[in-house]
Formats: sequence, structure tokens, C-alpha cells
Amino acid sequence: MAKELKELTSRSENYSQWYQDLVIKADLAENSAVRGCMVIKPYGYAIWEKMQRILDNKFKETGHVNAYFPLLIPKSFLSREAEHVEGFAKECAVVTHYRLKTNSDGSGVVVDPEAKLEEELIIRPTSETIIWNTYRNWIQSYRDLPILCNQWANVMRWEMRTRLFLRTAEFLWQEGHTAHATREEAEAEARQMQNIYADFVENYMGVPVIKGVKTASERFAGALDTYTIEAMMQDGKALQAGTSHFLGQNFGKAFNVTFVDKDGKTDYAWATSWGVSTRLIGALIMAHSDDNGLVLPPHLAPIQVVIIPIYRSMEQLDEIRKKVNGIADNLKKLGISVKFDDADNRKPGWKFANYELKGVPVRLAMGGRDLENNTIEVMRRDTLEKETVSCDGIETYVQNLLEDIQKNIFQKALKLREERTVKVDSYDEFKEKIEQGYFVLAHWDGTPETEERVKNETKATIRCIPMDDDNEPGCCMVTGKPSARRVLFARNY
RNA sequence: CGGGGUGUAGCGCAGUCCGGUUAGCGCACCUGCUUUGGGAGCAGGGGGUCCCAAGUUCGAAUCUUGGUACCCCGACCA
Repeated sequence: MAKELKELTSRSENYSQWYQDLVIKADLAENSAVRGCMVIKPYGYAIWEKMQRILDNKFKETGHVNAYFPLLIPKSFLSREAEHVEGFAKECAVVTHYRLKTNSDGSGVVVDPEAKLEEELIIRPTSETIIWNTYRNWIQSYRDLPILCNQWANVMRWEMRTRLFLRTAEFLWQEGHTAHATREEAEAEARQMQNIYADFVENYMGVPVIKGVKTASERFAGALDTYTIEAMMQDGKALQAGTSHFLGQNFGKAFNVTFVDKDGKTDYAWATSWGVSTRLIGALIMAHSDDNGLVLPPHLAPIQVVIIPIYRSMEQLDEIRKKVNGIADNLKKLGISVKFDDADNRKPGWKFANYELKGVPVRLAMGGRDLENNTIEVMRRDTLEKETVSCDGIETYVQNLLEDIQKNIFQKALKLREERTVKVDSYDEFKEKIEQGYFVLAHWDGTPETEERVKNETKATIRCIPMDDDNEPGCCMVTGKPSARRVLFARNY
């Protein structure tokens, strides 16, 4: 194995370190000079752009529109909704001044004490408050509803500990904020968005998810219900991949957003909010990668097919180029993104390893032997299997292969999750399985006290109350009190 | 904010305990030739405020004090 990959694998006893190295070696992101923030590099950003495009289409298909709201939020806004304050008050960046001045000794700039703000501004950790403050002016009648807005933005949360993509101080996301005339409509919206996220994560990212509802203590600050999708990473830990909140009338009341209904009665607007972030890229990496590097599902890979020439002379390269250009054009006509890497300054072996590190799903290689035989070598990244096939019909072959890889990546992740999900009835067995990195379905008495105790004793939290048909009642594994159904416990990122 | 660790070339590190030539190694980079079906070989070359500041000393990457940045483990979180 190559040197750089040996370095990579030699550290895989620490999954966290392995992940960090992978992100950096695959050229996705790096730490910036700013505490807890990250630089998303072009290759990493290309994945994000592809995610954005797909999600944005799904939002628009369901009637949503994009808008943009300010980065800075007056501090007082965050005090309006009592529970919301509790959840976010502590970890926000605060703007206190609006001007700098040259230091008296000329050695640089200092904050001008004269320029202190009357009211501090908060860099948005999420935008419910400023958006609902704006919605007040947009809504008078039921005819103004629903408002179905989404914004693509950055937000900032002053996290104690950060990790590239999974938890950074600043991150990119989309946040949808909708206003409705009825409770039913808002609840339906929140569930619809959960389904859209689940569809995206499973069918594009190739990561199976468990749909569920958060318990009261894991709920978003200010929400009545938080719908979540939970994914399993390769080390058995859970990652919350997206959330959709039913906010009731909490923000309507806090920001006095009222409307007049058909009968002339005044009521507060009903709200939802939902979001996914660049954390999804982290999920993608942790769910599929192996020791050779990333494994990107074809539906999200910025480059789906890379073609590498193997040649001894420039004349031979020209022959290969002629032949390959035809194949590349045909692939592009099928909507497949292709890169022909004929750079002369790297050897084929280097390119092979490099594109594996970057997770390109399919690699085609053509050399002198192939020219003679009208063949081409095909390698699939998910299984690393190689075969030599005829150039005739190669385009359809590749097209089918990409779909096959997409399915296989999902199936592999699904199989892992199924193997590592267990039903457990005793607390002792629970502790054992959690320690081994399992998703554990167990009965719980429904109290925050029990939830807290389990968390303190095992570091496992209730990831969600799954929304499936398994409604068999039982007894809480800790207290023995009655339980309506099993809930999903796991350690999480 | 508590506990631990690390700052030496673009990256990864040795040297620090026990002060002493011109600060070293691997990768990367540049030049040349040979190579090209799995991270090429040889030869030559460039690149350093040894995190910052003060102190001790004839002499500091190395010792002392203070500061600072980053990483890991907790608490918090998407």
C-alpha cells in the first residue's frame, strides 16, 4: 500500500483522527486561522453545491421559495421566546462595537470605545427570531398564508469543541421557515420536510436513516415537536442528519404575528422550521469511506467517471486521446460528469491512488493493450473490483454501473446498520451493546429522569422515538415502569 | 471552563531531559536524464524570525518566568 495511505490507516484505531486525516488528505476542508471555523476547499464545496442543487429543487417542487434575512440579530429578539433563550443564549458570538480606530502609538487598530452599540447584536445561531419579526409585517389575513420561505446561509455557534464538517463554529446550511393558518397544516409541513430529507439522504447520499421524533429533552429550543433523521456511521455512532421542527404558535406569540381567518377571528400563525447543514458532508464521509479514502455515491460525486491514459510516447497518448474523447463525449451526453486526466506530470499509479482518495465512483484506464484490443479497464470504487471490457457499448455499461454502485453503497450501509441494531430488555445487556457501538431499541418509561440517568451512566442518548409500526408495549429496562413502545438509543456525534 | 499534549521549512517529525560546530530527516517543491498497466529511479538544488516576550549565560531550539496558538479527552451542541 502507498505511503500516504499507510499513514492514514495506521491511525484508524482512533476513528476521529482517521476522519480528520481523510478530510484533509482528500482535499475537502481544513481548519482556518479563525477559531473553530473551517475552510471548505473546492472539491469539498463541489459536493456541497451538488447537495444544494438537489435539495433546492425538492424545496421548489413542494412550493417553497428562497429569501435572505440579516446575519445580525438584536439581542432582545433572543429574549422573546423563553425556551428559545434557554437553548441558544450561551453560545453565541456578540457584536458590541461598530468601529475601529488607529492605535495611539500607531501600532495597528483597536476597538473604538466611543463606538459601543446601544444594544448588542448577535451573529445568528439560527434565524427564527429575526424571520418571525419580519413575518409580522407580511401577514395580516389567512390569504397571506402559508409563507413557505427557505434561506441558504451561514450561521455561527460558539462551540467548545469543533470538528471539520461535523461541528464547526461557522457552518453553511439551509433553514426553512414557514408560517401557516392551522396547526394541521404546519404539522404536515414539518413531516413533509422530514420525508424530503430522508429521501435525499437515502437516495442521493446512500445513507439509510431512521425517521423519528425527539424526546422533550432532545427537542429544539422552542419546538413542540422535533422530527429527526438519524444515521449510523461506520463506528456505530449515530449522527443526526437533519431536523424539522413543529414550532406551534410559540414564535407567532413571541413576535405577535397574527392573522384574521375566514370567520373574522384573529389567531396567531403556526410555524415550522427545518434545516440541513454542511454536516451532511461529514455524514457522507463517515458513512462510506474506507482506508483508501472517500467513497462517494455517484448521485453526489462531483466527478463520476475519471479516465486515465497509460502511454509510452506522446504519439500513443494522441491515439488514446482520440479514442477516449469519443467515449467521454458520449458519457457526457448521458449526463455523466467525466474527467479525462491526461496530465503528463503524474504517473498512472499516482492518479489511480489519488482519485480513489477523492472517492470518484468509476475509473476507466486505457493503455496500449486496450488500443489493440478495443477494450478499456473499468474499476468501481465501492468494491475496488477491476475488469477489462469492450469499448463497444461502454457508455451504457458505465451508466448502469453508476446506478449499481449507488445501490450497493446504500445496501452496504443498510446491512451494517441492521447488523448493529439490537432489541434489548435488560439494562445490563443495554450497557454491553452500547459499549460495542450498537443502535439499541429498548423500552423507556418516558421520563426525562430515566433518560438523563442512562445518559450519565452510558453516554447513550435517545436518538429518537422511531416513526415505524413497531408499537409493542413493554416495561422500561431501567425502572420497570410501563412503556408504550421501544425507542432508539445510541452514542452520537 | 476542567484534565492532558504539542508549537522546529508547505506538510509530517527528530533534536530539548544533560545549553556548545554552519539545526537535521522524510514527503512535497525546482533542474536534468531515464521512466509510465498501482503512489518511479538517480544526480543536483532552493527553502528556517526553532510560537511570542523577558530573563539566566561567554553562548539558548534546549534552562527560568510570563504570554499565546492549536490538538486530544470531558461538559455543551447540528
